[in-house]
Amino acid sequence: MSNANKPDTRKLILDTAEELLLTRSFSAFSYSNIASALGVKNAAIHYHFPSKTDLGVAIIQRYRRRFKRWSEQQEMLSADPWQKMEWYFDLTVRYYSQNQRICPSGVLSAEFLVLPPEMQAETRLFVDDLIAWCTRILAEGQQQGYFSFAGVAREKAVNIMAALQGGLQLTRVLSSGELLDNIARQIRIELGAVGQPV
Amino acid sequence: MSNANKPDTRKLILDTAEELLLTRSFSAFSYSNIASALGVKNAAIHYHFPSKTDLGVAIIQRYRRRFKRWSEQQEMLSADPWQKMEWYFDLTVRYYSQNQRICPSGVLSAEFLVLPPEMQAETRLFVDDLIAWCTRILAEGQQQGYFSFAGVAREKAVNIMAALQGGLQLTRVLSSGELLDNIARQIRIELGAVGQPV
DNA sequence: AACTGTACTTACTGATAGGTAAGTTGTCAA
DNA sequence: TTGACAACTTACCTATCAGTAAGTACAGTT
Repeated sequence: MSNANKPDTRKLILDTAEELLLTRSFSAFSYSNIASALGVKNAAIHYHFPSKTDLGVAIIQRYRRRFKRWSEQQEMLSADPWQKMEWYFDLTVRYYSQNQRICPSGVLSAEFLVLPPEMQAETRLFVDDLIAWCTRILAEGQQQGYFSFAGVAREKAVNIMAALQGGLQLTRVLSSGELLDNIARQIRIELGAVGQPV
Repeated sequence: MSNANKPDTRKLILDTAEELLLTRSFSAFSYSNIASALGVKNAAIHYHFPSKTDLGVAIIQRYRRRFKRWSEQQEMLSADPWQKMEWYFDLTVRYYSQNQRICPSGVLSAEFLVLPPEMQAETRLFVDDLIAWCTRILAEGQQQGYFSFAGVAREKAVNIMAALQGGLQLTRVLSSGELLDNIARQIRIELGAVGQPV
C-alpha cells in the first residue's frame, strides 16, 4: 500500500529508451527523444539517469534480470529442451513484431566499439548469460536424447544465437516475416528434429 | 598516362569512411572524423560527397561492385563449391582482423531504421546479392553432390549468412577469435562435411 | 595572356547533442 | 508549522553535427 501510486517515470523512461535502442540504436537516440515521447523535459531524464551511460547500463542490467527470471520460469515449468528452444524462438520472433525491433545483443554488438566502457562490460555479461543458457539447454537435450546435433554444445549454442541475431537484422532489411521462421526451421532440423516440434 | 597521378582523395575518403562505418557504424561517424584522418578540411568531403547520404550510398555501391567482381573471379577459377564457401568464410574472418570490423550488412541492418531511404534501398540490393550468391553455391553444391544439407537452399543460405553476420558481431563483444572459426566449423558439418575441407 | 574547371580552404550557419545549476512544487514526517 | 526530500522545470552551457557560400590556388586549354 505504501508505494502503490509512486511515480513510475523511471520505468517509463527505461521502457521508452529500450524501444529507441532496439529500433534506432544507442548512438541514434537522444534524451530529447525520450523526453518528448513522455511529455517531460530533457532534464527530467537526467534526474533519473545522470548520464546516457547510466541509462544504457540500466537498460542492459534490466535485460539480464529479465532473462534470468525467464529462464528460471522455464525450469519451474519443467519443460523439455524442445519446448525451451521453442520459447526462445518465440522470444526472438516477438522482437520484430514490436516495431521491427532487433534483439539487444544485436544492437549492442553492432555498435560495440562506440559504446562507453561500462556498457561494453555489461553487454559482455549479458551475452555470456545468453550463451550459457543456450549451451546448458543444448547439453541437457543432447544427454537426454532429445537433440542429436554434431559438435560441441557451446559451439552449437553460439551458432544458433548468432543465426537468430543476424536473422532478426536481415528480417528488418528484407522486411520478410518468414525469414526468421525459416531460420528457426533450419535450426530445428539441425538439432535433429524428426517430427517432434510443430 | 593521362590520369595516372590524379588526386585519389575521393578513394581515400571512401576507404576511411568504410573503416569508420564498419568499426563505429554510420550514425556514429562524422565528416570531421574523415577529414581529420586525411588531413583535409570538412568541406573537402562535402565537395566529393555533398551529403552524408551520398557518401553512404557510394560505400554500399562499391561493396556491391566488389562482391560482384569477387564472385566472378570465383567462377573464372572454376573452384568447387567447398572452396567457394571456404573463401567466403575467409572473407568474413578477415573483417574482424582489420580493426575488429564487422560485415557491412551487419552494421547497415542493425541501424537500418535510421538510415536514409536511399541507403536502405541500396542495402536491400546488397543483401539480395549476397543471399543470391550463397543460394546459388549451395544449390550447385547440392546438385553436384558436394553438399548434403537438409531443407531448401535459400533457407540454408540465409541461415549461414545470418550466422556469420551475428557471429562477427559476437566475436567483437567476446573478443574471441575462435568464435568465428567455430561457427565456420559448425556450418561445414551441417553442409555434410565428411572430412572434405581443412 | 586570358579563361576555365578542379580541388580544395576559410568562415560561417542553424540544429541538436549531452549535461548542469538553480529554482519550483507537492508530499510527508516531526 | 516547519523542514526535508523527491521529482521535477527553466534556463543555460559547450561541443559537435551536417551543410553552405565565397574565395583561392593551380593545371590545362585556347
